[in-house]
Amino acid sequence: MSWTDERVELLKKMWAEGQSASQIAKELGGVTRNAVIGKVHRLGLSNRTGGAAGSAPAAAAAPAPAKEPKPAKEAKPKPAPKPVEPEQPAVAEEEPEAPVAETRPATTPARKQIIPAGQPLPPQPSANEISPEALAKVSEIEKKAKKLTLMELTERTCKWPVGDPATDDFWFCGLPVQQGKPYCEAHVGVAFQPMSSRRDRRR
DNA sequence: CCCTGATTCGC
DNA sequence: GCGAATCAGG
Repeated sequence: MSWTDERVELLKKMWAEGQSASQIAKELGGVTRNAVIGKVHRLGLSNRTGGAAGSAPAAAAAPAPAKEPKPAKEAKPKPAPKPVEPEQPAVAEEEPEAPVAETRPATTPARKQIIPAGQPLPPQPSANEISPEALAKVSEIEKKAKKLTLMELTERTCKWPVGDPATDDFWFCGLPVQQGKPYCEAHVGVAFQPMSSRRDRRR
């Protein structure tokens, strides 16, 4: 595979979107993440701001930490993220604080959810309103679940509980987790719902 | 061990 | 220019 115009475009796009090199490589096909990274560098669009969790700051590649405006990730109909980067002299500056209006700090306390003590396990979706497909998927994979015990769970095993903890017939899914998630793909599907139709929460 | 990106260097 | 191998952090 070669870096055709289109492929490069897709690369740029995905990279701009914050996709990881491996994801991009997978999407493109025929290339490894190394190839993608290499290309990214050659294109001169390395350091992405934010997003990149697993970066290598120690590499000291850029002694000049140029402050670049972080592109807000928005679903814009306009796919024209002109990478116009007026290279500014890296000057250590302080961010102008918003005077009056209260600004949302980047550190957003996303989790306000309270989990009942003594029961760190996610609630079993009983007759919930979950897409039938997702549920079907679940019962599907539960057949080939590894049925692990609590002690057998690792970072990469799906921690979705199955059965009644009070009975003998209880185990954890144990399939490979989706990266960053505590569950396998199927269970992630039912665990993280996009917020189904909420009844009017009026008392 | 899984992932991430960065860099090197032979091709 | 390319990308596998390697490096280095999380």
